[in-house]
Amino acid sequence: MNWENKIISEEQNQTARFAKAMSHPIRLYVLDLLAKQTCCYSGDLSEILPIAKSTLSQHLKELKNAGLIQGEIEPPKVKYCLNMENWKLAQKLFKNFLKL
Amino acid sequence: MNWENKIISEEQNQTARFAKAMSHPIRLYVLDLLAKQTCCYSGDLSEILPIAKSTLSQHLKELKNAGLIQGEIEPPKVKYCLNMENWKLAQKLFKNFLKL
DNA sequence: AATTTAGTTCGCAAATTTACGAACAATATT
DNA sequence: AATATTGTTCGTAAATTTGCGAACTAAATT
Repeated sequence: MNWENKIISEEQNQTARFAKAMSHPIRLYVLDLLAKQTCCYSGDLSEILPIAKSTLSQHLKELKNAGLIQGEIEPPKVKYCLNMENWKLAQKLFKNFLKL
Repeated sequence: MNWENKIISEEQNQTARFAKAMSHPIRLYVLDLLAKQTCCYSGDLSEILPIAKSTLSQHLKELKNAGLIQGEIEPPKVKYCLNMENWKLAQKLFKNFLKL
């Protein structure tokens, strides 16, 4: 998954990567929440969402790997926020893609 | 994948479904093309894209299942276009989600 | 030093995705 | 009727995703 065969542009590959990060309801929910309020703790999410905390942790890791969120350690908790730089990039890419 | 547990809204589920359809570079490329020009033939895509035509056919099927495109049979070819109703819905959902 | 708290990582199973070539279907042409 | 064209479906393999509980880590508290 990452055609550098010139047919699919790097912009399209990046858009697809972001879309993939958004393609699971749990992850979309987390992003949606972080876009509304500034930050949240992993524990807050764990209480609300009907999944094991190990599963949640994996989803958060994927969002981090996609560059859409970042976690700040506040022992013993972890505070998650959007990675604003990449969130703005995602806004730009989807705006272009969807012709908004 | 489809939490009707009231925590994740139907809107969020739908947004995630669209995101999933967009989450593969090949599918994103097809959508991008159809958003730029009105329609295209399966064969045109097959010539351009570096994948087997059976694989392309599967991707097109997924886009159809997600409701984002529709295929019109013009024997012996198939002409694909965006499903404008759902494309507009996707625009709306992503606009809301990304706060554009 | 033992315990508690908050999260992550590991190991595993089940399901889904991605990809291909071969076989098939439907229409158009010879 | 045989052939060619265009796509889809089938069968299969490999990789990835999703999810869980158990085990682990790190810091704070007792």
